[in-house]
Amino acid sequence: MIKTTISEVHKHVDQEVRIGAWIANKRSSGKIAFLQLRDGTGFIQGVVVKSEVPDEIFQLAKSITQESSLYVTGVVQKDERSPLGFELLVNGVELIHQAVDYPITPKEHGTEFLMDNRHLWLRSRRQHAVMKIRNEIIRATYEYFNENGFSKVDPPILTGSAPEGTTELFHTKYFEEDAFLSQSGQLYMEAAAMALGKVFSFGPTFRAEKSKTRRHLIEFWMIEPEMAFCEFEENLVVQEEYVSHIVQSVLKNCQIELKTLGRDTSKLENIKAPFPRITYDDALMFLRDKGFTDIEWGDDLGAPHETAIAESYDKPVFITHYPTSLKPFYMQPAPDRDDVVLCADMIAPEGYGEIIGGSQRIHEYDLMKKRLEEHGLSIEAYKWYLELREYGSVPHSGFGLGLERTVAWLSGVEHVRESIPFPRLLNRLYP
RNA sequence: UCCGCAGUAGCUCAGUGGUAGAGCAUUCGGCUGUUAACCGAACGGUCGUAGGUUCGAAUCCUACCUGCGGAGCCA
Repeated sequence: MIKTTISEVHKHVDQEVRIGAWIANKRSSGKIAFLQLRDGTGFIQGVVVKSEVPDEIFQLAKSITQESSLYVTGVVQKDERSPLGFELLVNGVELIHQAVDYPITPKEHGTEFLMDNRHLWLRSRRQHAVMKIRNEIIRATYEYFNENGFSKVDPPILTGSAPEGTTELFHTKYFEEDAFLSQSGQLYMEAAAMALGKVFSFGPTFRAEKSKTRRHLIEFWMIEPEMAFCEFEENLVVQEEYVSHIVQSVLKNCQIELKTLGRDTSKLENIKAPFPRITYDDALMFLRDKGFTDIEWGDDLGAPHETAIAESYDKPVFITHYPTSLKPFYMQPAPDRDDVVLCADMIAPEGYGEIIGGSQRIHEYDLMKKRLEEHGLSIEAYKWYLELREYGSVPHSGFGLGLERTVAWLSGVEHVRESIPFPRLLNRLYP
């Protein structure tokens, strides 16, 4: 007897195998029963024919409830009617645990109910597919950065200083001192880049913003590369190559999941570097032509503006050179004018919004000190950050990619709450 | 924080002033290829909470609570 998993059944055609599984759904008639089996690696249909198994096995198959766990034995058969291409002709069923009144039925449910049952909702075909795509993006991220000379460095989650103002930071205590949960590891990654050259981080980020749109989570995961001796243009090339790599990896390795989700993959196939670039100035001209009269130079771009720009391209688009006043203190001014900075946001297609924010960082000591003062930030708290500009400072650049927005985009799900296992939302800290 | 929508069976919803309804889930019966299987039956209710109008309120009015969608802010 071969013990195997659903993802491996193609290696065992016409052999008898044993699989540990759960009942995702069941259909039966007087003389045949269909068990929709899942084991975490995939989904397969088990067929139980009354005339070919002992009566107690058929009765057990007929009476088994949704999400009960079992060991099932049977012969793997090729079948054109199956989405997987294979079925299991069942000859034995061993019940491990009978589930009673599983809450998520094979009908429609509302968001609140499904979120209350997130620990069970993850078992569904659709959520399983999204989590597999999330995993593939993480795998491809490590692959890309490891193959391109980056070292992974882990910045702290508990911090004493507040990088970009304190209002949206989660406040906590660090024994007798005040502390905050990290909203970005960037400043620490700049220090790491001066030690290791090219670095990236992957970790959780916390924003206490009262945002409740489909693009926002309170706790989300960010990938933050930082590169020494890297200027603005080189930074954009890394971004477009990295994003191309994860999109092509998902297309290659998640075909079943994309099909389960009904994702239109034709819109992902041409996501290959290079990506188009548009300056903030040109974006404003474009928006005026499109009939947006409510925006002037110096105003930030809102979600409708970003969507309008993204819709005119079939790839992600960089919006570059934003006004200095709209951006954080650490961004390098453009060489020819100091009212804009060397930054770029990458806007995903199909209305998924900004997935990357990045920039070249100020490396000159006097300018950095001046910017800290202009923003009313404590020189004492940022002493260590300033010292990076005091000892062998070099031009350097980096960016941050929001994992959940990227997962939502590639999966084609409407809301980022489905792209993380246990979302933390404005009014949800449970389960 | 602001604007809009919604809370009725375990779940998804109908009912807009006069006896509380359907589908799914569950239980029982039927059916040999089902794909949210199907057919028949049973079971299932403090109509979000509090107050008000009325002979009579799930339905009309007021307040509050909760959720959803969007804006702002951001990845």
